[in-house]
Parts: sequence; structure tokens; C-alpha cells
Amino acid sequence: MFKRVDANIDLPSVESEISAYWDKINAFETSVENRKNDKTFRFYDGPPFPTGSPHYGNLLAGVIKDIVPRYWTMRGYYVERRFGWDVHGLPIEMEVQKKLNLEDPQQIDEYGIDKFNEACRSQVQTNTENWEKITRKIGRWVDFENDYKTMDIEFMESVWWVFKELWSKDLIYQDYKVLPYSWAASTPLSNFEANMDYRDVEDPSIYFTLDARDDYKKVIKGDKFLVWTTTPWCIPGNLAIAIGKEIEYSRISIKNNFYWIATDRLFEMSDYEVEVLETSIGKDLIGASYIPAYSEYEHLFKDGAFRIIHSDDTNTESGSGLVSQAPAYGESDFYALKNASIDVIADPVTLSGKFDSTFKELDGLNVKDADKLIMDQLEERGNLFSKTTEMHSYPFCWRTGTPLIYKAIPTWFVNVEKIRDRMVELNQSTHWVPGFIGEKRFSNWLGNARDWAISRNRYWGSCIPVWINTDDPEDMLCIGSVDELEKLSGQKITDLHRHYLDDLDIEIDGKTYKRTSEVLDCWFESGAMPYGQQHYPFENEKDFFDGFPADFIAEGLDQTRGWFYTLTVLAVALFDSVAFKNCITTGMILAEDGRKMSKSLKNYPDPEELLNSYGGDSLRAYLINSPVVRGEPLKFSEEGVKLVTRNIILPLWNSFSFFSTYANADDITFEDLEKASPVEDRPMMDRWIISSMQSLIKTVNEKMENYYLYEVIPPLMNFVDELTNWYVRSNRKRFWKEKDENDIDKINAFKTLHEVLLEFSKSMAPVLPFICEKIYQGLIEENDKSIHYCNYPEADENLIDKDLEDNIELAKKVIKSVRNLRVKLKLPNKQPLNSVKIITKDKEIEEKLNVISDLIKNEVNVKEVLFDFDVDNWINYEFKPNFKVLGPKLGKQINVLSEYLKNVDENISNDILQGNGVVIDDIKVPTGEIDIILNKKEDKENQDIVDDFSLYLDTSLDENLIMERFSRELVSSIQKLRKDSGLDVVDRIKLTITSNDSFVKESLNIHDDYVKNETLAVELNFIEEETQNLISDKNVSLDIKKLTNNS
RNA sequence: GGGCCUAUAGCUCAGCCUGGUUAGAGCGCAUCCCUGAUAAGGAUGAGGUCGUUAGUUCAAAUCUAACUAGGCCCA
Repeated sequence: MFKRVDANIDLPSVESEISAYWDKINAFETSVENRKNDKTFRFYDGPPFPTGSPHYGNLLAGVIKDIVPRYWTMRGYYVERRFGWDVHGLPIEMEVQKKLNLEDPQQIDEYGIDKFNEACRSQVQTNTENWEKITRKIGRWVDFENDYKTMDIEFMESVWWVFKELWSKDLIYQDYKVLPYSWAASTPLSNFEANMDYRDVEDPSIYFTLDARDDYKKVIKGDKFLVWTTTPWCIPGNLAIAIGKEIEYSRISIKNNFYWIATDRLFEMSDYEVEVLETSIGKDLIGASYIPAYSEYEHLFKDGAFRIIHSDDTNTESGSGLVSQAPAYGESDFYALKNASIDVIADPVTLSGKFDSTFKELDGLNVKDADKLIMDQLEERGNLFSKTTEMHSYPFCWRTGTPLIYKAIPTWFVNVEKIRDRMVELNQSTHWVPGFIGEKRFSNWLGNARDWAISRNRYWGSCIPVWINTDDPEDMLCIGSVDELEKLSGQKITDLHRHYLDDLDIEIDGKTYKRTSEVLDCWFESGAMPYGQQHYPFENEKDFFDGFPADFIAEGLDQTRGWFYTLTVLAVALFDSVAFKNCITTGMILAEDGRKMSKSLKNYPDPEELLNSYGGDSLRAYLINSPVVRGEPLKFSEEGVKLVTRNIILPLWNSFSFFSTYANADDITFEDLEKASPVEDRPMMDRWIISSMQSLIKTVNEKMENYYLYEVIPPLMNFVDELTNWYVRSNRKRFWKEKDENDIDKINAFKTLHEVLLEFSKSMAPVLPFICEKIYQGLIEENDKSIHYCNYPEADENLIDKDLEDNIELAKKVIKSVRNLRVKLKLPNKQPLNSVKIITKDKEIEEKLNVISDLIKNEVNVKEVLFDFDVDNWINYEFKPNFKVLGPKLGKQINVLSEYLKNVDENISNDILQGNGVVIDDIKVPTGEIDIILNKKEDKENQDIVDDFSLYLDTSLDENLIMERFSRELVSSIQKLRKDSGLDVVDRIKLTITSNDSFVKESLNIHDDYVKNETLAVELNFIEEETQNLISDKNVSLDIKKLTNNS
């Protein structure tokens, strides 16, 4: 016995009901455990930072990370789904700093690293709750209890193991590197972070001069090198001037001073009276020496400083063609000096971004604040040539919002360049969706990989496990496990965070080793996640190798440089392997206005509220059917969510509620359904919808197996349309037939719909887990089951009948065409017509149409489908070469043929039609290579052309047809009345019709059974009296009365 | 400055890989039809220099190149 469900559905409340049901039967755990002994399908959860609440990007990733594992679980794999949290790093630290009102690292030190780190730890816990709530609402099944956090000691120990592996493979080194540096956070940043906040700002742009120290080739002592910079604060650190060795320079005089400038930049001097005295190619200037603007580093002259050097980065697109080089503050400067074999560095700036005491006048001044003072000082010394300002884009610290500087910092590196060719090579074995991300974007990125700076001068993170001899910095110990540390330190280790290790020294043979103070970049941990989550190699070795590399991961496009990259670097370095075999990359989700979603602009709907009004399935369907799954950006629109609800979810629900309503009204039982005929004996429409269903399953499996999620929804949507608008609609009557002798047809209909709904909800279940579960529960007898325990449907080729599917397509075309004619002729579908005539000579078409003529008759309300073989009375032919076939054969000749075919006489026309083809210029063209286009011979308004045949609608009406139409109008009015009176669809009525119109009376005489049947009228009384009420222009009035079950 | 992606109807996007002569869909708009499963459904119509230019070709939305604009990432 089937329960009747409400046709109106409140999706969010049904979803929370389903959620509760899943909890009750422990559905998620059971669905996983059921497959415990099957093959493993490994999925890695890319850990998010638990800051704030999840945004749509997180939700999207969550949805994909749910659909794919659900699918493979149903396909019979064991798919563990552990949630991951990336809890270390700057985002959490910043949140805590704000909370505790700590502005900079100095204040954190004063506050106490132990208290600070513990505050970070508890902050993590408060943030995670919100995530769990929303994750539940989008229907994502993921294990929060057996999750992993990067701060767990097991995870951190695996990270150490990873580090030590790299160490022993000689892939870790320490060096100065000029890095984006945030003085507010006192830490170097990755380039990735440095790019997170570029802003357009106005900075000084100055030309200053440095005087030649001695005569050198064409340079005369006292000549002024005209140097350009936009960062005056770097001038105290200046150690060289870079020129381009192929660039031509000019020695010019202005007011008795002699300047050197690139010839191409001379126009900059147009305000002055300039005389060019000499020119020199750049390479002849290299080696000239000059006197620095500040004398504090004068002692470095003997080490090679204050010379003209070459740099590849010098150009003449801006500035003067001479560039100030401060190796401590510019990456290109750093390398230019290295290449010139000048091994000196001068860095008068502290880690807080302030000048140290090297320069008395600048002591304690923040670098950006020093710009003006430095320019004044240059002016006093006669070194300033000119100053203006310039707008340019400049990086800011993405957390503190202060400008970044570049600064040479002692840093730990992974030597990625050593393995990058291998990374590119191995990456080719990963299946990327969409393909271009992996083949182009990621591959290029890997190919240009630079060494990876992995240290951070911060607090909340995994420590770099290197202890350094206090007397000999070259003597270092790398620790790879807790055990090792316990043995060497003699201490019990319970935690690996800084506040536990900072004071933990190691003594060996009287030597003292202290840990280097930096922590690891949290991206390093994200890349170590495959090992960390399993505590490999300390535990779970088998489990680890069963699922490495992962079968599947999915994240946003932004992770190309993030997680995808870090996973790849570590997997290639450690195991000479990729880390994942299949990767879905999603595009970015933008606000509806096309801008980034921004909390302050409030330009997008709150995810939780949206889920509360539309439900998780709707959001899932919307996201998965959007360009983001193809790696393109999506402009998120609430309207879109609404649409997808209306177009997919509600129609699906409606077809189920249709089933449940009538199955319930008719007391259909499971035993009844068993009595249905085998599929091959069922009516055509039943076989058709089953065939379509099987074809759909075939397609969906192909797409899902290859992770082409975006090709899954369109065929599913199309099927919902076939089911509701074609199958259910054209078969409705079979369902509400009264229980009687010919029950097998009705049972077949119910059985077919039951089967299709069941299989279809299974194939939809990974995508729309809630509604499909709800439908499934309404279709089965057993208790405590879940659709997500089922095996995913696999196509039964025996049930696929392509010919039948083609026939129905043909029927649809005919039906569409007739409806079209009816609209044009203003003959509503309620008006029955005698016939539609098919005009063709083609026997095949005739046969096909005979098969589907009942469907056509019903749908377009005609009595007969007739044929007319006298095509020439109706049709003119037009001929065109089939360009696709003939083009390559004929080349230019095709135009001759095309012209020729435009005006062929009757004989040739007949030749073509009879299959003899044509001959032109000795070229024989068979009929099969000519496109034949049909046109109406005369402009008959009730004739239409459908592909390669024509049809004609007989629009003549007689009394019978008119009366039949009237009876339909009457039924329609009665149905409306029933609905308005609040009657249930299955209520029986007593019907009273009042009219003194003889037409009405006669119509009813003929069609009374039809009227009674359609309106469930058990009794029909006709009262012959006058009435003013009009139905279809006739005076007639209606009255209905609900009958109780017993009457 | 470099890499990748995108540009087609008022809006959101298919089609492009594999060139073929009438470029599709949904939403919106207008008109109409249908409706006792439907928060629906259907039909018709208006709406396109397929970003620009050049090239390849018998034939270009589709291939090539340059350019323009936007996005993402990198410098």
C-alpha cells in the first residue's frame, strides 16, 4: 500500500525530516560500512581554513566532494570521507590577534607564545561548528568525528617525517631570498600571498644622480649617472647601478653638468637645453664606479660595491635606463649583483620595517615614512634631479592591509627546481576536468616552478624540525619523529607546537643545539595531508598505499597555485608519483553583478538563508548545472536557484506525487505490481519510457565515470521533461481508470511508472540526495533503508529500443506541427477534428506513423491519421548539394552544381527524386548526395512541412464534432467547479445540469458517459429549465454535490 | 610583461575540438492555448554585423594570426 503524499512540497522541511531520518538509521556510516570489504576509492578532502562561515565556493566544493563519493559508493566502492581542517597559519593568528588586541609580533612575545597558541587552538574549535551546520544543510555526507586537523600531534609528526625525507634527499636549504615582506606581520610572505592584495597607489618617482668616482673609458670623473627609482627608501641600501649592456647611453650636458642617460630616454630632458656630447654602448660602461649618496657603507667599495653592472631587467620603457640596485630590497637587484659576482648586501632596515641606527638621521623611521626625508636629504646634497609622483599597482599585506616591501630574509627552501621537469612529466597522467586546467595552466605553472619558501617567522604552525648547534651554524640536526626527539632530548613530548619546543634544547657530546625559530608555511601542511591524515608512516601503512595516489580531489581554480601544487611537489619529491589521479577544478563564484562576493558590499544572498528557503538539493542542482563545473566563473543568482527548483525538482516530485495519489486512491499494492506484464508485452509508451530511462543511465554512467559532472545534469533534466510532459501526461487516463476488468493495462502503467521513478531516483541520488531519498521511501516496502545503500543503476541494453525512441521523436514532431497549425487556425485543442493527413511516398514513414498514430490522435485530438501518396499535388522540391559530402570531392565545382540545382526542369527533378542523381560536366552526383528540401506547392494555411514529409489538417467541422467539443468544454467547467469546491481528485459527485437549449441536451445524450467518466460523476441529472449562465456560448448551468463513500 | 580562459539574442549560456549554406536553449517581453499530478505545461512572435580585422578554404561562429575588452593566475 502506497502512502499518498502532498503535491505541494516544502523542500527545506522535507530535507530536515530526511536528515533526521538519516541520523536515526545511521545512514551515512552504514552506506560506507556496507562497502567495507570492497575496493577502496580514495578521496582527499582539501582542507579549508575554518575562518568565518563557509562561502559559496566552499559549498560548491562540498557539493562536488559529495556527489562523486556518493556515486562511487553506489557503484560498490569503499569511500571514506574524512573532513579536513587546515587550522594553522596567519588567518587564525590574525583572528586571535584581533580578539586579544595584539598588534604585532612584539606584543605577542610579551603576551606569551604559550597563551597565544592556546588561544588559536580554541579559536579553531569555535569556528568549526558553523561549518558542520551548513555542510549538513547542503546534504554533504562527511565524517566530522573522524576528521583530521593539521594541529593534531599525529598530523604534525607526519609533517616532520615529510620534512626529514626532503632533508635527506637534499631538497631543503637555507638562503637569503628577497621576498615580499610584511613588516606589520613581521614575516616574509609567499608570492601567492603577496598577490592577494594589489592596490593602485601614488608613489614618488624620482631621478637622482650619482657621481662618477674616476675616469673610466668614456666616463669622466664627476659625470653624473642619472638614476630612476620609485622607492627612495631603498637608496640608503643602494650598492650598484644596473644598465643594459646592449642599450645605448648618451653623455649630455645641461647647464655645465654632465649626465649619463639612455639615448632612448633623452626626451625626458625636453624641458632642458640639452647637448649630446658622447654616446656609449652599455657594456662599455660596466665596471665604472661611483660615489654613493650616503657614505655609511663606503667600506663596501673594496668588496666591489658602487659599480655599474648589467641586469637583464633594465629597459628603456620607463625611467632613465639606469636603475638603482639595492640587493636587500629587490629580487632582480639581488640576482644582478650575484651575477656580477659582487657578494655584498646592505640592509639597514629592521624586521619591523624601520631603519636601524646605521643612518643617524633615519634611525627608527618606518621605510615608507622615510621617503620624503630621503628626498630632502638628496636635494641638500645636490643629488636630486627631479621628482614627481606616479600611480602604479603595489602589493599590500592581505591581512594587515599595510604596504609590503621586498627584503632579503634568511629563509628555508624546498628545492623545487630540481624536480620540476619530473612534476611536469608525471602530471600528464592525471585526468583533469576540465582538461585545459591540467594540460595548460597547471602544466605551465609546474614548468616554471621556482624554489618554494616554506618558513614563516610566526607562531601557530608546525615547527621546522631543525636544531642548530649554537656554536656552529653549519652543524644541524633534522628530527623526523616524536620518538627521535624524545630520545635526543630525554624529554617526554606531548605536543609539537612552538611553546612546547622553543625551550627544548638538545645536548650531544657537550654541544648544544637550539631549534630554528621559524614555523612551516601552512601550505606545506596542506600538501602533506595525504600522509598526515593517515599518520603515515607511523601507522596505517597499508591503508595509505591502498589509497595513494587519491582517486579523486576537487577544488576551485585558485588551488592551481595552492593545494594542487603543494600536493604535487611533495608527492613527486617523496614518492616520484602524482598525488591524485582525477581532479575536478571549479571556476570562481562571483556575485550577481559580476564582481567578487564581498561581505561588506552584501552583494549576494546569505548561504544559510538561501538554504533555508530553497533547500540543499536546489542549490546543488543549480551549482552543478552552471559554468563553474567547467572551470569558468559563475555569476551567482538566487533567481537561478529558483528556476532549477521549478524545472527539475518540483516536476520530479510531481510525477512521484501523481503516482502516490492514484496508487493510494486505487489501493494498489506491491502484489498488484508483481502482476504486471513483462516489459516487452507492455504498451508502446511504457516500453518507450523504459528505453529512454536505460539510455539515460548509460549516458550518465559514462559521464560520471569520467568526472564530467556538467554533462550529467542536461540529460537528467531532459528526462524529467520526457517523464512528466510526455509519459505521465499522455498516459494519465490509464492511471485513473476505475478498477475493473481491464486492470492489466492499469497495472502495467503503475508498474512502469514505479520502476522508472525508482531507477531514476537512484541515478539522481548522488546529485539530489534528499528528494531522491524521499521518493525512494515512498516507493519501497522495507523500513530503515536508504536509497544511498543501493547499487547505482547500470543500463540494461535489452530494454533499449532505439527505433522506438526514434518513433516517439517523430510523433513529437508531428504533434508539434499540428499544434502549431491549430494555433494559427485558431482551432483550440478541445475542438476534435476529423483527420490529419500525412503526405509522403515513403513507405518507411508510413509504417512508423502507423505505429504511433494512437499517440498522435490523442495528443492533437483528431479522429484519424490518413495518408496521401499523391505528393506532387502538395509539394515543390528544392535541391541543394550536400556540402559536407560533396565539398571535399568537388572543390570549386560545387558552386557550379549549386547554381545548376537551383533551376532544374521537371525531368531532371524526377531523375533526382527517383534516385538517379544528376550528371553535370561529366561528374555524376548521386541522389544521396543532394539535399532535397520540401516546400508547399500552394500557400495552404492548414498544410505544414515536417522534415521530409508534409501534413495537412482537415479543419472541416460537422455537428458531431461541435457537440463533442461542447462536451469537452462542459467537462472542463465541471472540473474547475470541482476544484473550486475543494473536492479531492478522487471524490465522486452527483452532477446536475440545467439548460433548455436543445443543442446542450443532444450533446449530453451522446456524450453523457464521457462527461460522467471524466468528472467522476456517479449520477447525472438533467433539468430542462432556462438559465442565464453561459458555457461555451450556450445557456447552461452546473451543480455538483459530493457523495460520501457509502452513497 | 608572461601563461591560461572568456567574448554568440535584453540577460545566462549551448554550438567551436571534428568548417558545410536557416546559429540553438532557458529566463525576460508580447500574443495565444492547455490544465483535477504540476509552485506548472505548451505554442507563436519580436530580438543576432557570432568582439574587431586580416588570412586559410569552394565554404568560417567554428581553423590561423593580430588586435580590443573582461576574468583568473603569475611577474
